[in-house]
Amino acid sequence: MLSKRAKYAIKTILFLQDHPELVPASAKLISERETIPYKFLENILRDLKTHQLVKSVRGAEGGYALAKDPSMISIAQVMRAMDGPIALIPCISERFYESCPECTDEETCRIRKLFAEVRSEMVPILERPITTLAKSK
Amino acid sequence: MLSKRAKYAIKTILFLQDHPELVPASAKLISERETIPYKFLENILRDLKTHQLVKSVRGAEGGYALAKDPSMISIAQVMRAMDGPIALIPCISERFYESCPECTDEETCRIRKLFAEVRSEMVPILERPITTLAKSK
DNA sequence: ATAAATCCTATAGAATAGGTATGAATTAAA
DNA sequence: TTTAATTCATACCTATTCTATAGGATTTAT
Ligand code: FES
Ligand code: FES
Repeated sequence: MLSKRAKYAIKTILFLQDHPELVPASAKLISERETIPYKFLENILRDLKTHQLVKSVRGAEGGYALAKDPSMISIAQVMRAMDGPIALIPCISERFYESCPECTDEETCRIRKLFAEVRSEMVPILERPITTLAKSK
Repeated sequence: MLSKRAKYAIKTILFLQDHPELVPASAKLISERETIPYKFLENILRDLKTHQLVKSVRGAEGGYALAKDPSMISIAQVMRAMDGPIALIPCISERFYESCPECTDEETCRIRKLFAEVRSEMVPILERPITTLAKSK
């Protein structure tokens, strides 16, 4: 399951997508509108920033905005920044690969085969740009 | 990511599938062959039993075997027994449904829509009977 | 100057993960 | 009938992660 952290992050990114990009959105505003605990959100925003997903403007009237064009941002990116790998087992993760200590042979591992298939179905969906997430009013 | 518990459970189920069903496999045997910590495995086996995935024979020469025909067992069942929902968010889980406290409207939730799609791709793969996991020698 | 922000570090409580300890109950075989 | 192998049950333990909060330093528009 997705962590709350990741879920909050996704909501934040979606909020920023909808927000007019001329004025940055303050953490306070996001916190109120999306009902995310303020201090927790600050934390998440810092993390999103280090992962280059949002950029910030300091000082009064400051806030956050998407760091790049929404067409270049995906939910997968947010998930990886918050929770790490999308794959359900480490041995098939592209970016967070680790070998399975208890499996002797990756090539013939039945578990691995199955979860590789799962991953290859999940990833394309999660990697779609957030612009494809239509806001049905 | 899958918990170790779930991974061990899957390996156990696969081991039992390969094991001749006339003689039950003892926890000790499974533990050694699959390098799963013995006491932890006992724990997992008990859980698998309450979820009706394995059955047991007590006493000396006792052990465990699959509780039903392998064609009726899927990895999804094992995962649910160990880790709970397969869905990445609770509001789209079939068996472990919970509403999302911070989402006001499920119908229009963009996150929900996306993850529903993800889930609907994952589940059929994970629900295939374990007999389809060919053992490539 | 002041207020509104971000930024940074540290901490705390709760839950979960991963595993261990101890021992009782059951049963086949010696 | 004793012994050894095994499941069954409960409780406990330790480390980590998750979720969140606290306190303050820094930046900047007004
Ligand atoms: S090699 Fe990763 S699950 Fe077997
Ligand atoms: S309703 Fe579950 S994520 Fe929005």
